[in-house]
Amino acid sequence: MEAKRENILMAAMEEFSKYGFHGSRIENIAKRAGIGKGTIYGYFDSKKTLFYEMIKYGIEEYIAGLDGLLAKDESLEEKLYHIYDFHKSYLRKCLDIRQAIMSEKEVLPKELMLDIIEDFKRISHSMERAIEEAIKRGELRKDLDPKIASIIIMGSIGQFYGNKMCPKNEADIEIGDLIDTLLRGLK
Amino acid sequence: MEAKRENILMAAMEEFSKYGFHGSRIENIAKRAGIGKGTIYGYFDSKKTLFYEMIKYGIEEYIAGLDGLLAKDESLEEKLYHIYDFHKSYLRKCLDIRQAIMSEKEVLPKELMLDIIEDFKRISHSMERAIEEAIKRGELRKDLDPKIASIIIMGSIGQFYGNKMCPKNEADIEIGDLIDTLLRGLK
Amino acid sequence: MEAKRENILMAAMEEFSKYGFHGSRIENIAKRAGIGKGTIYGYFDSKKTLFYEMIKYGIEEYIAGLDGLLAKDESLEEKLYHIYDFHKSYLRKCLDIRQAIMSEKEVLPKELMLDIIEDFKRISHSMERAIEEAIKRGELRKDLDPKIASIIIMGSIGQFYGNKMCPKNEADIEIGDLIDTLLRGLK
Amino acid sequence: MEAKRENILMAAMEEFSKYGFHGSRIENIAKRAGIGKGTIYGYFDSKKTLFYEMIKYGIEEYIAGLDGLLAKDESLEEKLYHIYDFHKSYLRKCLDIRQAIMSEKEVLPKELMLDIIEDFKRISHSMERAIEEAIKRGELRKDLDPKIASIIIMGSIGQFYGNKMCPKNEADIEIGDLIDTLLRGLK
DNA sequence: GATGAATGAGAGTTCATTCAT
DNA sequence: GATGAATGAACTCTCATTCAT
Repeated sequence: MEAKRENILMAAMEEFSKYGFHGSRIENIAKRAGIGKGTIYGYFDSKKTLFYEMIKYGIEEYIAGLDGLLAKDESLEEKLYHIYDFHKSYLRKCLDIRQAIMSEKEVLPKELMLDIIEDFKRISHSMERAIEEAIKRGELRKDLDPKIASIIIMGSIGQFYGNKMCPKNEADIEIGDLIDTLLRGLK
Repeated sequence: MEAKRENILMAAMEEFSKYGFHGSRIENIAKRAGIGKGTIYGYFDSKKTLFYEMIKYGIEEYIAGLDGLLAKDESLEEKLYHIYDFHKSYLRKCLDIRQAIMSEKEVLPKELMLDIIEDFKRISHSMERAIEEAIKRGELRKDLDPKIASIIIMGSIGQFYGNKMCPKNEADIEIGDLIDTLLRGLK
Repeated sequence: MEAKRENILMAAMEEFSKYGFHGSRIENIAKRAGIGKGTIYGYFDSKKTLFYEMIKYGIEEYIAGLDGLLAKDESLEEKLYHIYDFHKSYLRKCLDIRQAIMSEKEVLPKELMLDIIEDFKRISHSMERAIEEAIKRGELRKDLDPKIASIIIMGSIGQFYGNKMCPKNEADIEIGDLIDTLLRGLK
Repeated sequence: MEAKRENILMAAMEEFSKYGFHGSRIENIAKRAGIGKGTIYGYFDSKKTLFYEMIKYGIEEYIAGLDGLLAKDESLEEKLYHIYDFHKSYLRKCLDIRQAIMSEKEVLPKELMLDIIEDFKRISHSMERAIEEAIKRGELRKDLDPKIASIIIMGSIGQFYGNKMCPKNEADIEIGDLIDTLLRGLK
């Protein structure tokens, strides 16, 4: 059944994003999924396979969500608000798949790595296309490089929410002010 | 001897930042350090202890380097150039200690975690003070919030270099252009 | 299953009583029990835990056997014959749990130690009560101190069979003569 | 120097009789002896060798002490008093070498084992000869078997003091009464 | 001759994986 | 198909032994 597969993938996402690949235990994932340890092997060949598929699953979920937001008929400023929110709720669920990927690079086979890079590029491209449209609509200045803008936007998202270790730290910063500063620049 | 301790810490930094806590092997760290497995236990009580001390060591190194750059008598723009460079060389050496910390949060004891948060705050504060001075000197606009500016700068650094998975990806972007966009804004 | 736990305890008793705590190897215990090394950890938390439980198990077995013999409706002289025999067969199986306990005192936690002392007292008391009854029945002299008698009896048992190092040594001594001497005294 | 050798043997006796062969650490023995770890290897080839020589040393000390007591011109009853005292002080110093031997039998090579058995026989013989003389002097009854008497005496000593785990246990028993019971018998 | 830093074989323990039920 | 008891490879850590000082 497909539902059970997804159930396991969700459980894996929680566990892996919390403890990393080597720190996670198949038994715990099974417990999170409410099934027996051995059952997982009926759906996935090995711990590694499960890790790969969980990453693909997580990224696809993220891309789908992001594309949905970018496709809306809103100004870029409004979209950014929603993207920040979306990112936050995503972190809440699985901390950060990027962490899992980055810190376990050595576990991933080259082939999958290329897949993932392709996925990240898709995210970047979605964002870049949204920026291009915003330029055309006159929301952003004409001589802006969409790639650079994308880096700054995605980077500030990560920095803003990534420091989840010290939650109180940035509590007094409004997302609106952050977006405003991005748009107006530092100078 | 202190030099031998540092030698082990360097080796640990390489290994841990590559494989994470659970994925690293004491024996490999020993090999990197060119010593026997047991010798490590003459300098550190356990794998965990070594991990903690390596993190403290790595952060202190990073802070020292960053503070050195920020203290120079240069414009913020020039400083940012150097900081980007510094960050790049740092990544090259140990990939990213933040990765190690973030992805192994569960391994770290609360006390050390608070230490580390304090260290990260120190980094933020250093950056914020540099921004404040730049505002005073008229390099940045008067109504800029230093905290927000710091987030955007640090975030874009991480995003720009962090994606080391796909090195070719951003090859055609100049740091200068990135900094320029940060300063001028997207709008 | 409980049978499997007992199987492991028996194997542990053989190994521990032969090599002591530190000299015993979990892998050997597993081999004696005809199971895999890891299986033991499904039934016992650690080598120490296994050691503790094996001691409790062994003592309880010994007490049960001794009490059974003492409860029989026989003269003390007959009982002593049977006790000597019982002790011998016990030694044959596990050499001597007392050895394991005595020689690894430092391994045992205080709490368990008190438990064990209590068990040994129970053994002494059983013996003393049997002696008291023998006094009442007129088998032993009225002014005999049961505690002292118990020490002499238990001590001669240990001395007689404990010297298992040199089996031929005492081969020419009959248990009957030993018991007779105990009863009649040296003078 | 011979004094240093003896110093190490004494330290080894304390450590080995407390922790057994496998539980003892060369480093601790060195600390007890107030010397460096490596120094021990200037006097003994290995841990095992040290163990063997410590046992020989301890037994010889015991035999010498016992023979001294038995050679005195006293009644057997008086001698027994002194032997019990001697045994007690011996236990205080090194707990019990017999424990160390018994519980680490597997560590000892056959050749040494035969040596030790010979030593124990010498102890028994000394005791037996003392008993024979007592018989001749009319202190003990003529039809007494010295071997059996020796077992009972040595056994009650071990039982009386061996239970050092529960020191209060036998506190209310006088050695005099024990010896008296040995002499007069239980009946 | 004395030392203790360094070594690595070998111990206890964990956990991905299998398979009888 | 689902399970979890059993397994053993591979890990961390200890400690007898060596050897440069």
